[in-house]
Amino acid sequence: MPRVRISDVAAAAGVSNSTVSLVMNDRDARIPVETQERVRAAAAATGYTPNSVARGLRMQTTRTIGLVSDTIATTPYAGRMLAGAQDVARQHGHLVILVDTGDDPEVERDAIRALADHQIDALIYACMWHRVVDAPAHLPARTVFLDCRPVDGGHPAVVPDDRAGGATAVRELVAAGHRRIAFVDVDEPNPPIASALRFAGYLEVLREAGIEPDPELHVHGATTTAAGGRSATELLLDLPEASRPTALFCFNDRMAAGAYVAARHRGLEIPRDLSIVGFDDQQLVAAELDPPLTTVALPHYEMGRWATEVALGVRTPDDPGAVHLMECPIIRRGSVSPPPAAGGDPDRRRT
Amino acid sequence: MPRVRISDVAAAAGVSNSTVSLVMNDRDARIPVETQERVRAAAAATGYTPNSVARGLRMQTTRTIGLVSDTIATTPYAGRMLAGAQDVARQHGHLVILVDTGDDPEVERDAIRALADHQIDALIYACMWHRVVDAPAHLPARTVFLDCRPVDGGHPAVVPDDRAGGATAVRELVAAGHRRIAFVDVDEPNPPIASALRFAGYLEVLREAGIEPDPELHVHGATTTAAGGRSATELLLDLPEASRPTALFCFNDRMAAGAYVAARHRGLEIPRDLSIVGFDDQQLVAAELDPPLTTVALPHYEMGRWATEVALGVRTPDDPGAVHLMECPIIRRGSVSPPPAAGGDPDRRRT
DNA sequence: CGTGGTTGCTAAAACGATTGAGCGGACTCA
DNA sequence: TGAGTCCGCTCAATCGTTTTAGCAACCACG
Repeated sequence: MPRVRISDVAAAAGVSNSTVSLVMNDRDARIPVETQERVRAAAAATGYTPNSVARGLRMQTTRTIGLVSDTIATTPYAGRMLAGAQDVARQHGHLVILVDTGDDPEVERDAIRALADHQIDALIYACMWHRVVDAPAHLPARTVFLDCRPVDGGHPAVVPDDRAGGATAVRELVAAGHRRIAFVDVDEPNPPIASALRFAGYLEVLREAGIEPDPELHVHGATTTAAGGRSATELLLDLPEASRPTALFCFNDRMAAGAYVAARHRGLEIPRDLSIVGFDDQQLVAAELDPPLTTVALPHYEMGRWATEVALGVRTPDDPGAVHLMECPIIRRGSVSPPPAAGGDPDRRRT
Repeated sequence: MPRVRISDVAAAAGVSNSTVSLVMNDRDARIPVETQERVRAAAAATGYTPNSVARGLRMQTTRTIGLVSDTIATTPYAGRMLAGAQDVARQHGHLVILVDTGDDPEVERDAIRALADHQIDALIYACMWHRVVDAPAHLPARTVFLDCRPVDGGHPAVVPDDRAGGATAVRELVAAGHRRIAFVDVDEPNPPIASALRFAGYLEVLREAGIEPDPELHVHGATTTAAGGRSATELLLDLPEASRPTALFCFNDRMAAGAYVAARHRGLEIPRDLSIVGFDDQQLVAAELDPPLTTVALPHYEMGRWATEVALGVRTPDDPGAVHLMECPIIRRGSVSPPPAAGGDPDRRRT
């Protein structure tokens, strides 16, 4: 059964194509209501909906946005960015064409070209984790960077405020009464940009609280995995009793999971003997840990929304040209309590 | 800078639009190489690529496929299905338009309509987890179901072979020497279809091994989470020593994670005191458990590929009309060993 | 009664590609 | 020499919309 075209509706209503188009798009107020109703009835009866391809050709806008990402869709990390983008797109009658490049520059180039050929109205260039990237060539004018920023600027971009997030995490620990707080960091050759930022937030709060940073408490795992977190935490627990930390701020939730393992092997109970806060709020790891992990959430959904709103032109960045920093809220679960010896505020237990 | 059109190339090469099109699409062998080269040079010089929208209108094919899903893209579960679909689509020069309906039937209806309006060449209807669904109305002829099957048939569908997967899991345990094997199941009001299937596989292997199924060893958690797995496992560990299981087959990896917690609280070491196999192979949980979890993988990537290949017509189902069952391979990590008392085959330790 | 304005609609030209039909010339062959 | 074939290309129609310009009829006004 072939699609019904505008001419079918026109025939059914006894008018011309033009009239049908005019009515369906509310374009010419001069058409009498009676005719309008006749046309609408015919459209409903035939089940007509305009062919978006033909319309796209004529109007030079396809109500379609492209989203190219390194591996966002195929890894469990950042799917919520997609959800945010989708929701906004749908609200504005747009469809999203998704291309996962698997970080292959050639695939990326082809994808951008193909998307341009398909006349997308805007492009979102997304990364799985906060990065600084070389903007690929031939980007459409309407391009927004999501969870990454182009090294040379030139396009709107949104990334998480990792520094402030790091500060939030450590502030939570300080508020619980901790003074010896370690930062469980990564030691990769190219550490994620978030590493330095979260560490900056850590230092900032220590200073704020009048705590002298102890270099011994800044440890590194080889990878951002549970294994990395575990080995780094073991370094900490090997320290003489007096200089051992009472709380850990872990670079991410996976490393925090490793810290749990290390602590458990020493017979330490969380949070009674050791408080831990993570970062990322990865449901599958943070919420399922025992006890559930207090962590700082990456605002993936909100970033996805923001990027899409500016891509569609329904939002203008406060400061176009600047990178938009999205706040990272803390998610309180059960891994923070006052330090063993110190008093702290009992109300903060298990918040 | 406006897009370069075919007429620009024609002008540059001193030929007509037709000739350019003919050359670019290798359609008319009669055009002399010399002219062909002139045209190609002009196309390269101007950076011409055909406008897909115009081509789509004329050719009635957009080289685009739609993928509607309940929540696949926004949850960490099944992103690999997307990867499989993407890879096949790209290999065949197609783009994928993704719509996540959030399980809202109205959104779903609108999405299918919008995709049809955009003249997608095929539609993939995907679910986050293995389900039997009522096929929505007005599906395009070229529709394939992914990780779900329409209750009334009528379209190709691919789902994991959960029964065989369950059998594989239990066979692994039997091979290690276990005889008292529990199934840690879910007890939700609408249990996932996979639950009954995996249980069927479990029973099948017990029968095969001449083991009498013990109803006491079929326990249920309230949810498919770690919490559910933990409470169900506690039931098992409360059993008198003699009737306690030496191995657990858990409905999924999250419940297996809960089983780890329950076991640890009793001072049981995995796999020495208790062997566990999970299901799903969720990287974030299975691989990061201590010890890493032996589990049966859901072949998400392969299913995504299969669905897309039949959607694009580059593969024909062996038995069109039948649901294609995709094999679930076992991923051996460290959570299976011979039972404490029994001997078993030492070679299978820590495989 | 001529002029100008409104009303209700339509014809036709885009948008940018693809493609079947066809044209003028050269060549072949009887 | 005339008919037929091939070569190398172009013309124009087509896909299904949107939209501008404008036609015909009618009315009002001076």
